[in-house]
Amino acid sequence: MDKRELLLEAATKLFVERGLHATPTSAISKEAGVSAGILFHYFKTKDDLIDELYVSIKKEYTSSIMNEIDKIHSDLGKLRLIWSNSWNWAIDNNLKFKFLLQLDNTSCAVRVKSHPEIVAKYELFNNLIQSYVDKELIKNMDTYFIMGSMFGLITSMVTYLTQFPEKRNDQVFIEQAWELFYNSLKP
Amino acid sequence: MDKRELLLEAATKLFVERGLHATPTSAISKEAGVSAGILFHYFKTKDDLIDELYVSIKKEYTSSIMNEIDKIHSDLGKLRLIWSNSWNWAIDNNLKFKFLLQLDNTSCAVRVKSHPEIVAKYELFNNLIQSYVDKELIKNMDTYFIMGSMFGLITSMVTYLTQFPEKRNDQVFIEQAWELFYNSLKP
DNA sequence: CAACATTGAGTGTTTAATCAATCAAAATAA
DNA sequence: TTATTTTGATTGATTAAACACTCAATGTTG
Repeated sequence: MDKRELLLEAATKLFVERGLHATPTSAISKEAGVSAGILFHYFKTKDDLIDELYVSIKKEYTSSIMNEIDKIHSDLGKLRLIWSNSWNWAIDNNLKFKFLLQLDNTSCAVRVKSHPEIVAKYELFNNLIQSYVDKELIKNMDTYFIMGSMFGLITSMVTYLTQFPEKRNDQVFIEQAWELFYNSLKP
Repeated sequence: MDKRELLLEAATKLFVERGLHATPTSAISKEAGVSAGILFHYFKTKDDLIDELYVSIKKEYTSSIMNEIDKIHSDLGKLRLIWSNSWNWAIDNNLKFKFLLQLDNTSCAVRVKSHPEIVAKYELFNNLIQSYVDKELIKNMDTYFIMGSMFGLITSMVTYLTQFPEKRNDQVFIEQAWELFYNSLKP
């Protein structure tokens, strides 16, 4: 199996469990079941590993958001799919999501935010929101504020569903949560 | 001046700027302008310092939320004050807020979440929300979900205002943001 | 003086990173 | 097909630096 991938997986797990400052590279390679040296074959430094891990997970997340969006034709349906795609990915990839949360308010995130592939995904999403604003489907406010509010609500939903996993299949709850989400956005 | 306090302030700054893993205790004492040894006079270990810092800031934040709440008598007015208290504190204490965000998804936060003073503040707030639910002022959903959504929106608002500080005095923006916030909560 | 605050050089350990040595497999040559 | 070379993956012992933490000595205060 790909040892680079094993290292990234092990790092995600340990970083979330113990924090960046409490996981030496030796622990990562041990958890991955590979030698200590190979980590520095694939990553120049520990910080490089952290940066690459952050970028790759962020890419994965931003990609998942627009999944199967073309299969749905109503504007509101698309918005709802984006909403559910977001929290579904976050729950199905809880370790990765927690890692993102932990690094999002960090200098690492700033260093990395300019990554072209991520910027592109962001722009795509931003344009969609703008088109919704133009159609008066959602509030006429700065799209950055709208996007931030959306992700704020999604993040809190993920935190909640992580604590109460049974609610994920509770249709009444999901409908109420969607209502809360969309009521905040509509004009 | 109190060196313990100087150490905590320096630690907050460096932890936010460089991350926990990239700030040695020596850097903290240097930034605080005190000797290296005194850190371990006030804190048993580096992890102890981190825990105590997290608790003290969390206390400060949760306290500020209810500031002057008794001066206002309408229920909706109280809710709005809680809302503005939250983001005002977060912006006025941006470093501290960022530190909270960075640790909130960490084992440290779990270790510390049971601190009685913080639990008490949480319960107080929880009860207020429940009374609002009972009065049908806000949605009839689990108060933990409601609280989470509130803080999700507040956090994203802080992030936005940090990036666009001029918006803080833009009355139109503030009203729209409040509307977004309250529309999400009302039944 | 007694008690506590403060210093900063010192200590033992942990750490990121290196590197010479092996190995596997693919590419090339006979 | 078989022998030879080349390439890159992989190891783990090693190293130099950084680190958390200690402590004997000194300062401060009541």
